[in-house]
Amino acid sequence: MPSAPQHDPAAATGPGGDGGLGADLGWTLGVAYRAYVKMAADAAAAVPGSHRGRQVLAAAAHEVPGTQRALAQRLGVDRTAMTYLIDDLAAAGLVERRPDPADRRNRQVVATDAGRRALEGVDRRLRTAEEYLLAGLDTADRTALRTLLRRLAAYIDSADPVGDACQAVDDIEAAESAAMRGQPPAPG
Amino acid sequence: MPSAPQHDPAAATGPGGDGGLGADLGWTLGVAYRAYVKMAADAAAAVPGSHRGRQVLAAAAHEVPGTQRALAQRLGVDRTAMTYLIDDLAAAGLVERRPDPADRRNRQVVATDAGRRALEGVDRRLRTAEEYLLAGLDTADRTALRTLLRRLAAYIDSADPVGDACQAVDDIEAAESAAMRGQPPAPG
DNA sequence: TATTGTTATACTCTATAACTATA
DNA sequence: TATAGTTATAGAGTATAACAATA
Repeated sequence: MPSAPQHDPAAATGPGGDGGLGADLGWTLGVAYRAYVKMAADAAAAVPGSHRGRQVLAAAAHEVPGTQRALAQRLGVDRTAMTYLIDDLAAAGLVERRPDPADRRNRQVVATDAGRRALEGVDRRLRTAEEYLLAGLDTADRTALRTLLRRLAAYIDSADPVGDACQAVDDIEAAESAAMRGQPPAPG
Repeated sequence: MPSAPQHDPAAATGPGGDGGLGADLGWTLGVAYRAYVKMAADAAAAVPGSHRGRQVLAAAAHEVPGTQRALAQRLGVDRTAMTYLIDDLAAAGLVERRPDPADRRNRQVVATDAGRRALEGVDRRLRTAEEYLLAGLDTADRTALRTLLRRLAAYIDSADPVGDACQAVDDIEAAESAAMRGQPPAPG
């Protein structure tokens, strides 16, 4: 668990430095994410389940198969939703469920040849579309952003700092609550 | 409209360079966004509407008031959802709807004093929580990521490159469809 | 008993359509 | 007629709970 990071002094008014949305991390992430999803849904129209179906297919094609539950967790969906996603991909002939010989409760999800071909086509579209999305940044900045996001996601995925953050928030609340008890509550 | 950006030669296997999810822009963005939302929902528990309520409140407090519809578009929600969000914020006494003297169809959403105080507390928690979320990056990288995301979001918000990206995808499809007509369709 | 995957169900969120008022 | 906002309704997406199979 990391020690409490120091605050950026420039972030005095709001989380982003000034109060507006333009520098708000949540807003910038949301804009980027929504734009990506919209664009990826278009590029992945050939695959059931939209951009999430493509991610499942990419995992089935390129990653060592684990449990459906682990994949669901990595993709941020419920395990029941993962079942439906894989159902649709399997019905389209893009992936197969194979029994895990080591633990027969598990189903390994692997891409079929048709799945790999479909993924190739979708990824070709996606690579082009991504560059359009990032066209406001020059080449170096595009690479830097991809690298930073990759590192951040790897950290979040492995260390789960959300729990730390929520704990820190709780600590603040406890501290403010204690300070509040020491002095009369503000009117209003 | 930007000219077609060149592709990164390293991105030969998948959108991210290798086929795995770890370098996939969609996956990294999704992980970061979901983690942020989860953490921000916790930090903004005092405000109705969770992290989106906070964004509306931040806009009401710090940005020049526009129409509800414009705000909804900036935040990526439907205008009807924006009505409900503002309803809840107003019921909690955090924002007020004021008639626009220039055009009486519009409602200007402005933060009340209580709203500004609540926002202050929430943003204090949020600043701390954000640093935990980004704790896997050093100070320079955290700043760089914030800057790049801010520039990217500003570009997406102003230039709307999603339309360009979808158009590019359509062009690829048209080209591949034409090529397909020139040769016999692949079996299977 | 605990866990994986599936199914059935309920719920939340979001989008669609219709309405009022202003322009 | 067109637009901003609201309301009512329907739909998609999601989570919850119960189940079977396996460990």
